[in-house]
This record gives sequence, structure tokens and C-alpha cells, in this order.
Amino acid sequence: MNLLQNLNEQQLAAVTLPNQSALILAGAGSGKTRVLTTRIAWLIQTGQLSPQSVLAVTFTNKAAKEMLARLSAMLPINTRGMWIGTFHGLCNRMLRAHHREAGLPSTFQILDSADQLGAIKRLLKANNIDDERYPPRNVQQFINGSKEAGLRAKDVEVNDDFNRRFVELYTLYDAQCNREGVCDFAELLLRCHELLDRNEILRQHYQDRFRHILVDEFQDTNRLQYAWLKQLAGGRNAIFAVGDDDQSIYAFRGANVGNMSDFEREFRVQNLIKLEQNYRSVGHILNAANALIANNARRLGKELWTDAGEGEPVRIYEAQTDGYEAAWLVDEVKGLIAEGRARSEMAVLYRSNAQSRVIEHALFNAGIPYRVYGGLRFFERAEIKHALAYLRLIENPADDTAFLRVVNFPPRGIGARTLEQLADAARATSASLYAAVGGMTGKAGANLGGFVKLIESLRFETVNLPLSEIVDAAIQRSGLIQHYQNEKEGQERIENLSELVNAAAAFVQEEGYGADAPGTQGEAETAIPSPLAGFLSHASLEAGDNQAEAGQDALQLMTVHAAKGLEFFAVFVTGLEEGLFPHENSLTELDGLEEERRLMYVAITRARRRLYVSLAQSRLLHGQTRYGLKSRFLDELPEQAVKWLTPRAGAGTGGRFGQWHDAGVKPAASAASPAARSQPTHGFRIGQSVRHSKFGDGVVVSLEGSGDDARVQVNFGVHGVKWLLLAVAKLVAA
DNA sequence: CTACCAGTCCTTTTT
DNA sequence: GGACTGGTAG
Repeated sequence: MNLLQNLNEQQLAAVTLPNQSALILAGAGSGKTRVLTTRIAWLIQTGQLSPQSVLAVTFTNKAAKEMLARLSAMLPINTRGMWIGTFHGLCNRMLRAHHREAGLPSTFQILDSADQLGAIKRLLKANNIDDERYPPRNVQQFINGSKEAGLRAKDVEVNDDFNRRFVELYTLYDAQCNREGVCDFAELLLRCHELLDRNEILRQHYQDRFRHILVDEFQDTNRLQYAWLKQLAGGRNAIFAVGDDDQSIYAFRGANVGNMSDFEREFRVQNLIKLEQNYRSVGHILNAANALIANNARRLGKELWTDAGEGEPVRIYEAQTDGYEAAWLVDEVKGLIAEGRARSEMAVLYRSNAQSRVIEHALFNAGIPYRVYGGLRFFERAEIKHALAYLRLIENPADDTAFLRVVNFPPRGIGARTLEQLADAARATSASLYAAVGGMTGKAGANLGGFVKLIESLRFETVNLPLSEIVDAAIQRSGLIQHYQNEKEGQERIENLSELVNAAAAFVQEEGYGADAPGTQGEAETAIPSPLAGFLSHASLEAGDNQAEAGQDALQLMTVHAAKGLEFFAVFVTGLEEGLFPHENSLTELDGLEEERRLMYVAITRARRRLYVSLAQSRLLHGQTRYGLKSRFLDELPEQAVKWLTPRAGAGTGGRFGQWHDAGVKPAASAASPAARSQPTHGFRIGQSVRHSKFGDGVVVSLEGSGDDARVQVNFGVHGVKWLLLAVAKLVAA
């Protein structure tokens, strides 16, 4: 089989580059994953590299799996044992293999974000910290932010007392984690980096081994991840980085696009290849995307093109309310379905999750099946986390987070008072809660003792059982199943728990436990964790799909963030209003507006053939009606590429209401009626578009007074919200 | 220990 | 609007 068949010139060049560092600027829909996997396959097939010498890193498990699957299809090799995975997954693997050198117990557990937050709340309480002044979420952000910058508490700069407290909390938090034998996500990376930093033998070993390092979605790497990559490259191995600065939408969680230019400079990258031919969208859609993103100042520069023809223009629709917007959307979806399009080929995108409600309501009433992405994932469900907590205590009794989660669940007469005493006892001897149980007396002590006995017996009696039977024993003997049987809504939870048993069985199968171990040498491969330990890592690192169950052909609803990497025949981008998209909070952030624009760029480039963009003049937000201006992003789309389905916003003559084009399109019954909100006063009414000589276009937000005192409050978007005296201000209807 | 109510907050999110 | 938290009553 010829790997290089059907690659375009740039793709071919990227795949067959010499073994040197390279930066591949891969535009949306330009065949990025294909290039990445073909590159690996080509290096191996041509004998330049053995599978063991490859390190390929992604952000999501989904991307890693896809890469492995494609690679297996291209080459007759066993990909098991290859170092292809997520940053966190690979770091976990290294830390498990070298836990002693990393200062971790062999049974260390991984805290997910929710666990981490719980641990921080516990820490604040134990130290009598005012959680109003130091909100747990902020502490969490501070700690993670510091770790992702590669800083331990001692390395963080202290400016003032407030900041000093955060640093103290960071120190205490790390101490707590060490005591309990747990690592949060950022800790996996930082620990691994420190391990390689301090241990020259290990560093040399891995540098000798990984002759070629490939990174997906490089624009999303944070500073620590880049530092880790540099460490493994060690000034001699090549890094093949693929990314798109225009699709960097995760700066808010630490991604540093600057890594791209740093990489270019620090690795003296000779090979910069741009993949600009797009195989996904028609011309008008790409023209819209190109024109929009051209408004960003800091770009590496790239322009998408296609030979697929112009296609249909981007359709823009302005509705009076969010209810009407949803009603129109339902109509269009119905039309597409009538044309024979599958519902799953269409997506509705929005900036924030709250926007889905109105749309779901309209879809539900219209009887259109839909699926919302972004809910709770399998391993995040409460009953699953409870079951996992029992399993974690079997592995690591010092895990206080797990202990507290289930010590009284199902209820066994252990209340808050008892637990406070236990916490005091544990603190006095700096022991774990589990270990401190022995010192407790009376009825409370007996109840606690019963719990410990339960865990102990689970541990000893399941020691040689297959994983799925261990899980089954845990959910049975803990009383979880029985507890949910007595609960009204418990049936689904019981189903999920038995699904966990299945997941355990599937995990053993997929990971090949019991079968021959991966036949490669090297420290990391010899240290295979127990199935239970492996499963617990798996549960923390891969929380499962965050989507409703598949099956039915359903319309896809999701945030723009969640849509990254996906594509659809038709895409609806909704809520194009100032304050919403771009989001108002982004305007105060450094580079915030540009990130919002990149987000819009991502949204546009999801569409293959048809793209709809919509906005509503008013929308119910946080329980009250808000009147937004049309998003500036609409003005940035080129005239030739778009087609307004309604009179162009802001360009109409004499008011925007009255001659509406959506007769026949009615919002769902519960949506706010436009007639109910505006009371004409002085010719102005709430929701009306107006123009001011100095502030430009705006929308009337509220009215006050009468006669000479009459004032209107107008939202001028970028110029802010202003009160204007009608007798003085030169305000005209726009 | 559970049940209920009032008060608060509210962008995006993978690992 | 609604999800979540903290407090109090039963």
C-alpha cells in the first residue's frame, strides 16, 4: 500500500520531511490528522524509526484513539505499547513506572477537577480559612495556574498578604496531596517534568528512546507541556508540531499560543509548512472565515482555499427574540430534513450552554430529536464516583477524598460531628482519616470501625478476583445497589453501576491484561500496574463521552468549543449579539476579543455546505430580558459571501419592527411575546434601534420620566450603556 | 440525617 | 431561569 497516495503537495512535503523539527500550520479541514498519522507511518515504513522510538501526544483521548486506529490501518504493526496518548496519560504512565523516583506511592490516585475542588474545600475548613475571602474555585485556579506555569509554591512570587495566603494554601494543599497519595491533573505533568529534570539517567533514557516527537493541536499546549516536550527533545530529537494559531480557543485555561513562535525560534525550525487547502467547506464559507480572522492582529498568517466552488452564501437571520430565533431554526431544520438530510448532519452551535434551553424547547415542541453535548460524563456521575471511591480505598486507604465521599454513603450513622472528631484525631497524628479510625471510641467509633472492616474485607477477599468481579463486589457489599433499589429514581443509577462492571470487563479486554504483556523492553513497560490500579487511572483520565446515548438520528446541539474538530453538512451559529458572542467578559481580558473571533472562526469552519448565522434583538438571560446589538463579527463577514434573510440589521429605514418577514414563524408558546414589552413613549420604545451622533448605533434598554425629563437608557455596545436626556441628546431612530 | 427554603451566581472546559 | 449552596426545621 502506498502511504503517500492522494496527498497534496504540502501534505506530501510535511509527511516526508527529513527527521528535523518542523511546524505544520494546519488550517481547519486541511487534513491535519491524516498528515500526522501518515508521517508516523512513513517514518516507520521507510525504516527511519522503530515504533518504540515514536512519542505522539494529543490533548484528548478521542484524538489519541483516532491516531492509533488510523495507524493500525496503515501499518501491519501492533500499536499497543507505543507511546501515543494524551499528555496526562503519558505522564501518568511514566510516573507509574518510576513512582519511587518521583516520590509517589505505587498506588497513587488521580484527582479529577471535582475531587480536587473537594480536597481544597476540606483544606480550607481544616485551616479555618474564610472561604468568602478565599473562594475554593479561586484557590483551585491559582494552584493549577501555578503548576501549569511550572511553579511550586516556593517559586511563586509573593507581592502582598492576599497573595501570600494563596501561596500558603498551595503549600498546604501539596502537603495534603502527598500525605494522601493523590495527584491532580496538573500535578501529573509537573511531577513528571520534575522527575526528568532531577533524574539525569531517566532523562537520558527517554531522550535516547524517543527520537521523534509528534504533537497534535500544538496551539493548545500550556507552558509546562511545552517545557516537558523540550525536555524530552533534549536538544537532539526532532519535534513535529501540528497546530493552527487561528483555532486557539483555550487561552482561558492556560493554553499559550506563544509556544508556536517560541518553538519556531528555540528549535530553529527550518521547515514551516502551511496546509491551506481545505477539503471540507465551500468557497463562500471559507471566504467568510478568512475575512473574519483577518481582523486579528497577531497571526502567523494563513488563508484557506478550496477547489470545490463557491457554493451557497452564508445565510444571516435576525429574529426579534430568542424564541423567534429558535422557531426560525426549527423551520429551517424541517426544510433540510424534507430535502432528505440526516438530522445528525446538522449542528446548532452557541457560545454558552444557557442558550440551549430555548432551542431545546422549540425542538421538543416540534418533535425533532436532538442531542445535547456537554452534560455529565459517565465517570462523573455521582453513583459511579461513589463506586470508584470504594475501589480507590481498596487500593489506597490514605485517600481522604475517597474516604469522605463514601464513609457515610449509603448512610451508616456517621454524621458531621463524628467526622469532625475523626479529622481532629487524624490531624493530631498526621495520619489519614482511615488510619485514625482505630483511635475512635463509642458508638461513633463502632460505626467507623464497621466501615473500615468493610473496606478491609473487600480488599482481602477480592485480591485474586478478575477486575469486573472486584467492581461487582464493591457495589454489592458496599450497599450501593441496595440503597438505590430503595430509591424512587434509583433504577437508572443501578443500570449505570452494572454498566461500570461491564466497563471494567471491557477495560481488561482492551488493555490486554492477562494476555502476554507488550513485548518491549525498557523500565516503563515492565511495570504493569494491577488491573484495578489501571482501571482507576483510566476512570480519572478518561471520563467517557460527554454526550447523550447515541443511536437515534438526532440534531446535534453544542457549544462552539465542543464543536472544535467536528464537521457537519449544515451548521447554525446562533446568538450573534454583542455581549454574548463576543462574550462581554472577554472584552476585559487581554487578547479576549481575538480569542472570541477565533472562536467564531472555528464555528464558521465547521460547516461543509450550508452555514446559517442568527441573532435575536432580545433574549431572556439570567431571568431578565436583554437587548443586544448585533455582533461586530457580522460586520466582518464580506458582503459577497453572505445573504441576509431579514432586512439587514442597522441598515433598514425607519425602525426594525413592523414589516417582519417571519410571518408564519411563531415562537414556542412560552417565549416572551414582543408585543408585551414595548410601550411607546416619545417615539422611542424598549428594544428600538437608535443612532447617536457621537456614540453611533445603539438599542434602547429602558425609559424613564416624561416631558422634558424623559430619559432613555441606550446600550451602545463598545461605547457602553448610557442614560440620555431626550430633550438634549440628538437621538434618532436608526 | 433528611427535607425544604432562601440566597447567590451565572462563559467557554480536557485531562 | 435554574442549578447549587448554606442554613434551619423537623
